[in-house]
Amino acid sequence: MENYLDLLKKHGLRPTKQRLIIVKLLFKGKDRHVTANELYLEIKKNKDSISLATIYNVLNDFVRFGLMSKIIVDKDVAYFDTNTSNHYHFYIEDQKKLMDIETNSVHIAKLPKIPSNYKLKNIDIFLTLKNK
Amino acid sequence: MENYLDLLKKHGLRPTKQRLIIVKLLFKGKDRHVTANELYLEIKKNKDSISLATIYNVLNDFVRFGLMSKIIVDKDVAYFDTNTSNHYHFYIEDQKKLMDIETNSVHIAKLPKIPSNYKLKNIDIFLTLKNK
DNA sequence: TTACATGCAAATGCTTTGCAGTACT
DNA sequence: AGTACTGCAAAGCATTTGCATGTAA
Repeated sequence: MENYLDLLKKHGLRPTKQRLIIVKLLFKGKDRHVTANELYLEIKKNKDSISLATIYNVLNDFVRFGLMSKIIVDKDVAYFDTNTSNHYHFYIEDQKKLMDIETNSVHIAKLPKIPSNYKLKNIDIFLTLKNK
Repeated sequence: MENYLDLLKKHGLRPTKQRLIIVKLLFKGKDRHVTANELYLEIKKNKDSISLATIYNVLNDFVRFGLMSKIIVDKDVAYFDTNTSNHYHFYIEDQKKLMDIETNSVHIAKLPKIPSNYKLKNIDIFLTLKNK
C-alpha cells in the first residue's frame, strides 16, 4: 500500500487519488499491457471512476516520468506497458494483444552501423502472430 | 511506361489514371517510405491532382494486393513502403522519417519459440534514432 | 496559497466511408 | 453494359486540450 505511494513520489509524481488507483491496478502483479480504454473499463468494473481524459493524462505522465512505456504497433490504439526495460513483444494480430517475449529468448547477433549524427535510442522488435 | 501498367495488371489492379500517376512516382527509383499526405503534396507539386481520399484508397489497395507494405511506428501517421520484402527500419524520431536497414547488416541469432496455435506472420524491427 | 491535477466537453487530425458521378473492360 | 474507381464532404475514432474546479504540498 505504502509502496505504491512511494513509487509515485520516487518518480516525482504527486500521489493523487486517481494515480494511486491506477498504480495499484497496474503494478499489483505481473507486467501488463493496457490501452487507455481497457483501463477505463477495468476501473469502472472495480466500482471506481476516473475520466478517460484523466487516464490518458496519467498514463502519459507515467511514460514521461519513466514509470511505464508506450508501444505503438497498431494504427488504432496505443498500448501502455508497465515494463520499462528493453524487451520485445509478440503482437497477436487477431486479438490485438501484446505479449512479452522473454529477453533471453532473443539474440541479436549483429546490428547495423548507426548513421553518424544519430544515436540509438531503443530497439523495438515485434513478432506478429496469426492464428494457425 | 508500359511496365508500370503491367505492374498494376499483374497484381489484379485496374490501371486507372490515378494509380498510374502514383505507381510511376513511387516505383521510379529506389525504395520509398511515404505518408498519404506527403504523396498528396508531391503529386500537387508535379501539377497533377488526386484527392487525399483516393490516395488513401490507392495505397491501401496496393497494400492489400501486395504491391506495398504499411508500417506503423508513430501514433499519428501511417507509412507506406514500396519494399515488400522482409526488412527492417531506422526510425529517426526527430524528423519522423524511416530509413531502410540493409538486410544483411542485421542478424537475429535466436528467436523465441512461437506459442502453440499461432504462426509467425512477420518480424518488425525498429531502431529508433535520436539526434546526437 | 500556489502550483499542479482532474474532468468534462469540445477540438484535433488522420483515416475511412457513403454516394453520386466517371472510367475501365 | 456492368463493374470498379474516384472525389468530395461527412463521419469516425483515439487522443489531446482549454478551462473551471478541486486537491496536494
